[in-house]
Order: sequence, then C-alpha cells, then structure tokens
Amino acid sequence: MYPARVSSKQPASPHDESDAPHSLRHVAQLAGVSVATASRVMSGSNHPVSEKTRQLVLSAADRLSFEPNRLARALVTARSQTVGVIVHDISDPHFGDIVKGLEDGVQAEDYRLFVASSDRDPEEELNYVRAFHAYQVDAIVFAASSLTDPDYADTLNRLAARYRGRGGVIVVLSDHFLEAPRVHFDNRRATAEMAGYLAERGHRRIGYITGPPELEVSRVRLAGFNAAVAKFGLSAGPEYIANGQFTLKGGAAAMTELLERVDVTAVLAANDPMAIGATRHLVASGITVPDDISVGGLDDIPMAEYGPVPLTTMRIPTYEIGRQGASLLLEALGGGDPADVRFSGEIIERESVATIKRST
Amino acid sequence: MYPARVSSKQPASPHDESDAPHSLRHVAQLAGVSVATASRVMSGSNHPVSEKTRQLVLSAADRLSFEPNRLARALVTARSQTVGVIVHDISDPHFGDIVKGLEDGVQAEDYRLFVASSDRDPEEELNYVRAFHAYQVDAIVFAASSLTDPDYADTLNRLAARYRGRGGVIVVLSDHFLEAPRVHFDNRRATAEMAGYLAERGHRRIGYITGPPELEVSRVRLAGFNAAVAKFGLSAGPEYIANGQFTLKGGAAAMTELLERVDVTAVLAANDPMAIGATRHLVASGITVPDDISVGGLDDIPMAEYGPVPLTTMRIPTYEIGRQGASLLLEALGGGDPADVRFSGEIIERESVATIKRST
DNA sequence: GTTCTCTCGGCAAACGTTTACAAGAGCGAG
DNA sequence: CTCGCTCTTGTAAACGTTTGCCGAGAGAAC
Repeated sequence: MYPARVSSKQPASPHDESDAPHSLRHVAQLAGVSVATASRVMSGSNHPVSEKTRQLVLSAADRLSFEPNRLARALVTARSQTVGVIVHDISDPHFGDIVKGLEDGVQAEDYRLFVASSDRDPEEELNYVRAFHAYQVDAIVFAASSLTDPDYADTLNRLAARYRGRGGVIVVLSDHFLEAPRVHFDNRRATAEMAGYLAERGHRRIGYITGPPELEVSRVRLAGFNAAVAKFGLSAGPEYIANGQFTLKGGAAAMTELLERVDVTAVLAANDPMAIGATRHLVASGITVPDDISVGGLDDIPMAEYGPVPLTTMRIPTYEIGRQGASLLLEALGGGDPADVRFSGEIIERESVATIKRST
Repeated sequence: MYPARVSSKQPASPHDESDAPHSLRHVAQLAGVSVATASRVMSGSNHPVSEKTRQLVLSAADRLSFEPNRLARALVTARSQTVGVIVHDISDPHFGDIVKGLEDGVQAEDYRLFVASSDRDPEEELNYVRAFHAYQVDAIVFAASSLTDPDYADTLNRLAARYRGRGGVIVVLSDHFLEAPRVHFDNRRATAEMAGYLAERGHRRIGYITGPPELEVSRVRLAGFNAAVAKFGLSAGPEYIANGQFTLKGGAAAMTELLERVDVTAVLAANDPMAIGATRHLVASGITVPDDISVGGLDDIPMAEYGPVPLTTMRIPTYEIGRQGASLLLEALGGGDPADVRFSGEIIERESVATIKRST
C-alpha cells in the first residue's frame, strides 16, 4: 500500500504529519490527547473518559475521517469479528439463501462474512478451513454437507480440533459428521415423507433421481427414499434409481436414463432443480405432467412454482437455516453452549403430482 | 479467544511453552533458530536460508501444525490478501454467478473474499464500504449497480477517495458512476437489441417490465428500450411500462398490471426472473406464449430454458464478468493500469417469441 | 490542613508477524 | 596472516491497536 516503512528515523519534529495516513496516533495528536485515550473513545471502552475529551477525539476522528484498523484491533483482542462460511457453490441459490440468512443474522453483532465455494473438492475445502484459521475468523460455518472421502474426514477432524483449541467456534448447517452446534434439517425424513406422499396417492412404481454419491446429503436423502420404498412396499431395484448432478441439466439427463430403463408413474428428485429439469424433459418428450407421470421435488426453491409445471415439493427453510445458524454461532461465541435447532419440511402441493386411478 | 494477555512477566524459563498456542516464536524455539529465520522460511521470503535450517523450521512447523497469523502479517506488509465484494443480494443467482467467477479468478493468487449484500439500501452499502476499509481489504469490487440516491453518491465518492488514498483498489462490474477499472456490459445496447429483435419480428405494441427505479441498471435498461421504441417507431407511452421488483413475483405482478392497461403483442422484461414470472402469469391466465403474446428476457439465467415456456433472452456472461473482474483487480494490485473489458450479449432464441403475421 | 476517594489521563507492553541492518563464519586472494 | 567477499543468521524496530497499571488532580470528610 503506502511506502511500507518509515525507515528514516530522523528526530522527527514534534508535530510530524508526514507518515502513514490516518492512524489513532494522528487522531490523538490532533485532539491533543494520548493514543490510549483516543483508543478508549473510539473503541467504546468502558474506561471513563470525560465528555469534553471525548468530543475532542470524536471531532478529530471526524476531521481525519478516521477508520480504525480492525486487523490491528483483532491482533490484540484476539477477536476478528469475522466468520468464514463454506458452501459447495455460491452460485447455487440454495446456498445463496443460506448465506443471506447468515449475513442478516450476524449483521447486528457487526460480523463480516468470508465466503468460500469448495466445489465439492475435499482438498479445496480443507484449504479453506486452513485459510479461515489463518485469518483468525471467530467462527467457521459449514453450510455444505460433508464429503464422503475418508482422508478428508481425518484431516478435517484434526483441523477442527486445532481451530477450536485456538478458541474458534464451529457450526454446521447440514449433514455433517463434525460434532458441533447444529441446525438440523432431517433430510432422511423429509425425503421419506415426500416419497410417502407419492405412495399415498397410489403410486407404486416410483423412480428416484439422486445427487452426486460423494455428497453426504445424497446418501441421506437416498436412504430416506429407500425407507419409504420399504415401508410402502413399492417396486424396488437399482433400475429405479438414476444419478445426476444437482442441476437442471442433471435432472433432465437422469430422467432420460430412467425413461429408458423402467416404466414409472412418478419420479422423485433429490432436489428441485433436478425435478424441474426432469419435468422439462418429460413435457418436451410429449409426456404430460402429472397425468402421465407425476414428479416431486425437494427444497422449494423460488423457481419451483415457475417451472414447466408448478412443482409439488417439500419446502426447506434455507434462509431460516442460515438465520438460525447465525444465532447458534453468536451464542457460542458469547460463551454459551447453544442447543441444536431442528427444522422440518412442509409439503407444498402444486400441480406436478396426480392421484393415480385404480390399478397400474 | 485464549486468555487475552500473558500479564505475569516472570523471568520465564528459556524453554517456556506455557503461553499462547502456536506462534512463530514456538516454531523458532522448537527448531532452535530465531523468529526472523523462521519467518523467512514460512513466508517464502527471498532472503537466503540454508537448506538445513529450512528443513529444521519446516519440520518444527509441521510438528506444531503451525498456521501463520495472516492478520499480523497483513499489519506489517500492508497487504491483507482479501477483497470485498458488494452485491445487491447474494441469494440472487445473478450475483452468485459473479461472485463465483471472482472467487475462481482470485483463487490462484491466494486472495479471500468478503461478501456483502447491500439489499439495495444506500446506507447499508456505505457501511460495507467503510467496513471493508477498516478490514484493510486490498480491493473492493462493486458487483451491484449504483443506487440513484444523491447523498449516497457524494459519500461514496468521498469514501472511495479515502480508500484509494490508503492504496486500495476499486473495480466495478456494472453500471456504476465510480471511475474505476471496469468490466462493462452495455446494458443499454443489450436491451435495445432485444427490443429490436421483437420489433423485427413484427411486434409494434411492446410492453416493458422495468426494475426498481432506484437502481441504475433499471434506468439504463429502460433507456435502451426507449431507444428501440424511437428507432422502430413502436407504440409508446407510460402505459406500456410496468414496474416490478427484479423477481419472479415482481414479473408476474407487473404482467397483470400491464394486461389491464394495454393491449400488447409482446413483452420485454428487464431480467429473466421477471420474464419467467410474467410468462407464468400469462399461461396461467390462459394466454398462450408465444402465439398470443411473445415474451423476451434479459440475462439468460440457467432457469431461462426451464420456465413455463423456454425463454428467448439475451445471454449476459455473468460468470465471465466476475472472472474478468478478478483479472482487472489482480492487475491493478500488481501496480498495473488495466484496460476496461467489454462484454456484449448474444440473443438466445428459444420458444417464447413468435413472428407476428401481418397487421396488428 | 490533612487524608482519602474518585475520576480521568498517560505510559508502555503486548498481540504475531516482517524486514532493515548488522554481525559472525568461512574462505579465497593477496 | 590479513583483507574482503559471500552466505547465513540474529537483533530489534515497526505495523496500529488495546489495556494493565500508575499517577495527578479535585473534591469530600474530618
């Protein structure tokens, strides 16, 4: 930034203005007080300062439009007032919503957010954790579900321990193996419920579009689906399961695959984008939704209502999850031991699911 | 974090391990070298260090799983290796994409991102700028268009000058009054082209759904639309313009308004979510798109292809914009004077626009 | 007039790094 | 044997804050 050093240690005239722009020292000088006093008024310390000097300092700070250096402050207080958030992909609105909730939640306490997209790469994710530690963030939030990579788990556990040893707080907002204050959405149950919803409407041959297998959330949701299959005695078998990326395209691709393999009356997708992609593929193929095939989703993203066919899906309160995550984190930082919070889903009935008439 | 101070200034035995967890000092001690030497190897300084000591330090650091404190480093080097990004709303995929591009772009140079949603509140936005300054970010990126609030402009200009005085770099990725390295997408032209596209297909009575008037981008896109109206001699008048939030719902609402006021053969929306919302409202009202009314969008979000009717729209390379923003910023930080980069749109023809047959 | 208490202000150390400068070791040249 | 290099290491100051401790001054109580 500015000439990194003042090097020349000339005796320096008593009212030397020539060096680094605006530090507390300049404010103090201008106000005619010591740096300590200036600090006390600027930082809102509870050490008493007379009203007169307070005003002096305040106006000096204003004249110089002084902005205290938070890095320096963080160094001495061991509090940076920052939190690091790890998501899979910040361009995915699901995570955008969570981050928004977090942001709104920590705002009042004057925290700032680092955000990092791991892109589901274990190595990336670990690097971000290290970086957050290095930047002394007060808390790390795992908004992304954990990855099913064994080395990753080991290393992450070690990093987490080290970070906590330093006083750091960890919060998880998803299916994650880390032991930490948690806002929990029961993905297994939600998926089972959604499949059950389909079953109760007479569907017996239900296809399932699952997400990338290396994601914990994929595994958990699939387990939920399988539970429902067992419970309702639905037609089963690997041919009923198709893999896809958690995207619109991924859903469309998985749908074509499913269509070739098996004759279903309904399809459940592990998230809404895939459900919408699947729906598009269906209607583009001349199959009408829901009359020929019903489709159900999971998440209730804003677009769910605006797809090719308004989607019946399960609402997951993403924004609220972020918001609650912020509360947990704040409480933990305040020295508390916050209780986990649990959310449950709610089925939003729209137009993509039909009740089946008699027999197959 | 940990007991904030070591207070008791006991003579301290030479191999005292008892204080703050792991700092360079501990590494140095364990390796049997000075802090300076340890610093040199950890920071990759180009000051020579013998291979033997280097290994000593490295293994000590490893044993302690030492992570250098970036805050302390930033304090002395006056480089924090962070950049602050200001968006309107991080849960909006448009901005999510940009942020993703930025993230990918600065990754290689080891920068971390602060992100902040202004929610279009001028006061909020200014506060974030101040905060970024306070955190000594090396660069601030304005991904959001500026707000049309006069006080805001004044203050922001002042803040920007101060921040730059300190050595900070500013980059803008949108329609913004700040003079700064810029990646520019010509929104005016894009909108005019899109309207022209409709006009060339025989539409003469075209409605326009505009965004929140306090956003610069709304103003600019509207200007583009008006230019096309003039150029092609289209039916004009305030009744052809409806206001909406930049959302799905906003688009639907504006569409109902438009429908009550005026008889159009086509509608252009200032962004895709509004276009999709409008389309949904249309088809839900029994109006077929595009046969009865055509609709065009702007942005080409991933969902554009997956709405009620695949949307004909103009592609704006959001991710690329973020990516280029990163390049600009890096170049500026390296002391360069980067040239602005310009992007232009490309019309993506899908199914929401029909050519009009003869007469009105 | 003395002592005690209370309020307010300053001095200086500390946080964990980087880096200018100096200094010691080793060695070849003279 | 001495001088002057080069290579490597260490010493200490500095970055911009916060804060423990001390002390000066002003009343208050006697």
